[in-house]
Amino acid sequence: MRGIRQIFDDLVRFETVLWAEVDARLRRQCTLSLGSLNVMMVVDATPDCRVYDIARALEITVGGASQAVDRLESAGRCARRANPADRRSSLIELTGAGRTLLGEAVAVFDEELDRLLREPLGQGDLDRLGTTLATLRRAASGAGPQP
Amino acid sequence: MRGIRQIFDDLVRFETVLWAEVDARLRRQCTLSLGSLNVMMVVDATPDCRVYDIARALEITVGGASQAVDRLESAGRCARRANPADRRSSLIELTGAGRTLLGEAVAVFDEELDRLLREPLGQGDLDRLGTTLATLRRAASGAGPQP
DNA sequence: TAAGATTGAAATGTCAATCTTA
DNA sequence: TAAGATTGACATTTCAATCTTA
Repeated sequence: MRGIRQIFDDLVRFETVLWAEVDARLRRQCTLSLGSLNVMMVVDATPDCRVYDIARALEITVGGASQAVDRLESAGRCARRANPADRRSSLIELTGAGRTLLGEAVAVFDEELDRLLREPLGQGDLDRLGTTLATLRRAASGAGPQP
Repeated sequence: MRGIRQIFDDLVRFETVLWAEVDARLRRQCTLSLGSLNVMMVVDATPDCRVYDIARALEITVGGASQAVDRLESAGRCARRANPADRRSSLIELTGAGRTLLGEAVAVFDEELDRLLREPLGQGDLDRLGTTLATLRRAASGAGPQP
């Protein structure tokens, strides 16, 4: 009998190890943290990307997303430009150097995901995991905190 | 086609939301963070518990575990006592107040896990998720970082 | 030398207050 | 008023250096 606490534990601890290992390799090979890579992937995939869009995609606060963009901008990897449609916000874009770095980093990222997710499971179990996680995320994000 | 990046994203983001929601309810109802609860559960379950044992169980660094014990000890929820078998380390135990609080907190914890893990999935898919996560964790923790 | 632990500094997130514009 | 963003204070973690004991 696997208790539900054990499942929580394996979920959280595996996520910790997965994050730490991918992060360590990205820092060594690309001088880029996994947190920053995640932000860059959202910026790259979102047309007219605002700080708010990053916060929602990564399930972090708007304040945290603003600071993450600050760090990327200081490193010359993204830039804020004026939003012609709404002067309260900026549109965030990758710089040329940012796009180049992103290409290198996602290659490393995919290698690590293969090693730590696909190889231990195989494609069938991996697909079932994906379906299950999508269900869980939809339920948790949709319901919101219990009032 | 669910890509492997999407699976990583759902895993990390669901874990973020799960942690945040359980943490928020524990802070409101028990004046206890989820991080501290995890430490207390390890201390409670481990005979002759040392800082090193906490670090390994939670997949965090020894330094982080030491500071987490500091915080619990300051709150009067655990105590270090001398280790008669090895004077480099201490044995960590819950105080009476700590044990009482732990009992209240795990009840809330279990309710939240039911709400956020079992209810969206049902028992069958939950069990399959548990098996898959155990496989992933064993593979990742066993292999260690890629040299 | 190595193992266990502690500590201070840096990274990164949350929260709350505040500012600007819709 | 509300929405989007920024900022400063705080919490928690990692990393490296250091200390004590095996």
